[in-house]
Amino acid sequence: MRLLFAEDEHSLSRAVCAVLKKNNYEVDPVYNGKDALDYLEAGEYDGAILDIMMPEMDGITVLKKIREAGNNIPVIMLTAKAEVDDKVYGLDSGANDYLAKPFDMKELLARIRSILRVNTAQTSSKLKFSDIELDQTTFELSSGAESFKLTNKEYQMMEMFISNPHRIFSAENFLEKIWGYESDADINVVWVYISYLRKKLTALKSKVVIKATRNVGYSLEES
Amino acid sequence: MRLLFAEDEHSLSRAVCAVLKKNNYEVDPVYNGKDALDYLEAGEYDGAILDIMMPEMDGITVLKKIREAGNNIPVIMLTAKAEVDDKVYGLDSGANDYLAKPFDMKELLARIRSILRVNTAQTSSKLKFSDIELDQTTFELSSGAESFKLTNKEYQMMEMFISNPHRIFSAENFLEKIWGYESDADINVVWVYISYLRKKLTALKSKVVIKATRNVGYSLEES
DNA sequence: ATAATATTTTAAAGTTGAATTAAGGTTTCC
DNA sequence: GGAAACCTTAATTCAACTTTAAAATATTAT
Repeated sequence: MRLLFAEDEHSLSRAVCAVLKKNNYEVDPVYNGKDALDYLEAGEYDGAILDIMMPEMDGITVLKKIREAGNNIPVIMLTAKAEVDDKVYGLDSGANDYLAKPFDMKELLARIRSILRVNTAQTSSKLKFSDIELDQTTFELSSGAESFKLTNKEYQMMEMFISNPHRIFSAENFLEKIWGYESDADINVVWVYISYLRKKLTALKSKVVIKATRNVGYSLEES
Repeated sequence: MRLLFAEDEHSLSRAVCAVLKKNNYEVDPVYNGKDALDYLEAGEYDGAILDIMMPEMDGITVLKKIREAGNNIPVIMLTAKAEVDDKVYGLDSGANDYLAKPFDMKELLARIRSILRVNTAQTSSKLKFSDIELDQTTFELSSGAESFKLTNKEYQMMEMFISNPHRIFSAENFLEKIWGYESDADINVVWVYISYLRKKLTALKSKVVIKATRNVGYSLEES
């Protein structure tokens, strides 16, 4: 884990950096806001600790600029002023946490652990096979650049296929699972949806095809 | 955004809940640790505020239990004790932030915004998609020069949409998250709010549209 | 307190497109 | 050649959605 630590008081900076390094973080110290901005724009950091009162450029301005540039790195702000409105200002500028000086080193460490932990909890929930992807939250079927939004029945069928590629599903399998055990829908409706999905796969220029095996069923294959 | 607020002092709880509701959060108050755990395990919350000193079960134990169960919901701990070691203990148990009582309501609000923001990998206090912006502090939806202030329900729906563009939410999703698990509101009320939001998007001359996918739900798309 | 205003919910009439049906075409295999 | 199985397109349908307006609540101003 790589951190940037921007603090103009050299003695404090040296002490904090030493503790952070002892706790297995890679730390780059900078001593003014301008440098902090340059480093953050250039480098690959997992988190930053910014003092608010700094020469050249204050911490809040640094924070605002990197957020405007679309950088979502977690940031802890430090300030000597313990007034509430200052805190609010920092947090609303896009800081993830705030710490008043003088702070306890144990608390800073705990907060760093906290913001880094939260930041790494992302899940995409996409089912993939060959050159296609099925997004379970947007119901989009995509291949390369293009994508289609699927209807309910199209999505459910494709989800069964892509969750079990190569497996052969009979038309009756689909009817039972998607239309339900007691639906009296004609088997033809499955054929119709197979047709719709094939049309979309073709439009996506995908290598993936739905293969029919006579008297058995359908399976998802790579052509 | 749906919050759980666990605090055994009823008068404090009532006051905080009122302010939170005024700020467009849905809040469920509980008055002991056991209830907090039950609600968090069952319900759909975006964040929780837990007092440490509570009857039945203390806040740290509640926090530990939900973290053990794999729940990553952002949590702010409250405590009357302002000692640093207590703070560290709370944060290391998996809390995202910590606040000492008595606290300033403005600061609590800022911290709630902060932890919710981090959790959704969003960082500015404005959520953006395509040519629209949703200000999380003023509840204004804007596109270019014009803007509208959204009502509570409108805002919460738009917040869900804009935090997850392209994602399809069913009408039931909205009902559960915004109206609450045990509300007996008709599904039609969601349809009505979809209509209101569309009217405002149109008035803003935005490219953004709310797309309906029959039998599935609604998603925010660029036209 | 009471009125004025804003917001939420209910109700009801209008519309639309995903699901289904229908029907004619194609392939496979005996 | 014929029959069964499968494919495709297009028309139809009706539950799902849309919108408006009015009634019920909640909030704010006087």
